[in-house]
Amino acid sequence: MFELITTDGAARRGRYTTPHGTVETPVFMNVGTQAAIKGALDAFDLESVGCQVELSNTYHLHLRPGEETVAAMGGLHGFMRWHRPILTDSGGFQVFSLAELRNIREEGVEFRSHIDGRRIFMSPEGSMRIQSRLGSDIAMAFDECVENPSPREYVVRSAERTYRWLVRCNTALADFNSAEDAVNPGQVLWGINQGGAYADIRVEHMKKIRELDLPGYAIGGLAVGEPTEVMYDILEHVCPEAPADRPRYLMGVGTPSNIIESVARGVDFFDCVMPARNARHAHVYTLDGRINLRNAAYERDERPIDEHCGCYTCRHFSRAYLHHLFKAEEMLSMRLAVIHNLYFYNSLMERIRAAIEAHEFEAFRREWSERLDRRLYA
RNA sequence: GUGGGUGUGGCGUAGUUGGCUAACGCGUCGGAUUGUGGUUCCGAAGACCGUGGGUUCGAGUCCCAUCACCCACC
Repeated sequence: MFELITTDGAARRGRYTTPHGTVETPVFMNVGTQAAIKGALDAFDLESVGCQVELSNTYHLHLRPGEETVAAMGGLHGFMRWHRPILTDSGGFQVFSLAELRNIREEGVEFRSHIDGRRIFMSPEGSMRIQSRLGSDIAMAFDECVENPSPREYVVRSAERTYRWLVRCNTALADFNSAEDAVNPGQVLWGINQGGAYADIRVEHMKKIRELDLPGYAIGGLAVGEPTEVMYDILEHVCPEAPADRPRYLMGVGTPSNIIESVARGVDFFDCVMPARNARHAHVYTLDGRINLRNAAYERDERPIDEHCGCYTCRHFSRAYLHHLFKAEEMLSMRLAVIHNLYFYNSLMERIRAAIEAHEFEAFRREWSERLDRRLYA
């Protein structure tokens, strides 16, 4: 399923195969929480933006329209007309970030819907059932994401429970895959490493979950408030403990330099709302840093967002036009900015892959890491 | 021409019987956002209160004049 093409230091250039095609790694997955990319992009836009994997969300789609509706419409692939790989997040993170009044038990988590406030119970089996009906190619384990910082004792107990939940997820998905009406029988489960900001807990946790011999391993619960150095330090401890022949997915990360630095430590998959959310707020990326299109400096700027960018937006429109669209609050502003930022991220990954293949990743990292996160004025 | 009303940052307003660095919304400018909050959060600049006098220890608040705009009536 995962083929390691070449390595350059700890950085890896690989290829991952799913029932809906292969993925060249390192890769950035484009987030479409509710089976749509916020900012008015559809599946065909995703193609034009260079997306390889689309990511949707169990929690949101369970609440609306409901997994049985999606299953009846041919699963996520048929529903949203995206015929390439899809990964679904388990809902674990949303339970802890969006929902209020949650009550965590061994069996699962009880919480209230952020839409209508009704009580919902989510268990490992429940999350797997939903993801099975959604028919994604990669289902994520239902885990507990602890906030940082958290007391060591709590993190230990939480990580143990997340392990037990992972075992239950694994059993449940096997059952759902063998069912006659399975939407995507080739769907696989990826495990998630937890352990807060404690490197030793994380290492022990990774050693345990790798015994399950899953086709992929994620590192969750990072970039949730801890200093960036702590995140890098944890990656340096955890990645060597993950099986070398399986992809590693750093959940929810991050900025361009976060991604480059994490690739340098052995990560293969990423996802992040940042490029899309920033785009909606007029923050767009260039090879020299990030700019805010709302700034008055761009009122009569004839240049595209990035002169070296080949995206639809940069090929057709000026910063001045986008500046106007944002000030006028036209929804086109978001669409054009999101198209650019996603294209930017996807082509950044392409550059990373090329650098690893050429065994020039260290030079690439030195040149780009800080530069891309920098804010650019005028 | 007569009577009445209103004039406070770019816009719309609040400012108690005159009392401390003139408040608020929008807008402007800038910043946040990491397994998605498109309607979120934070910060900043900006008014000598139409103009000129007067009363008072003290005036956006009271008095006089004047200008502008609005309404009604000849």
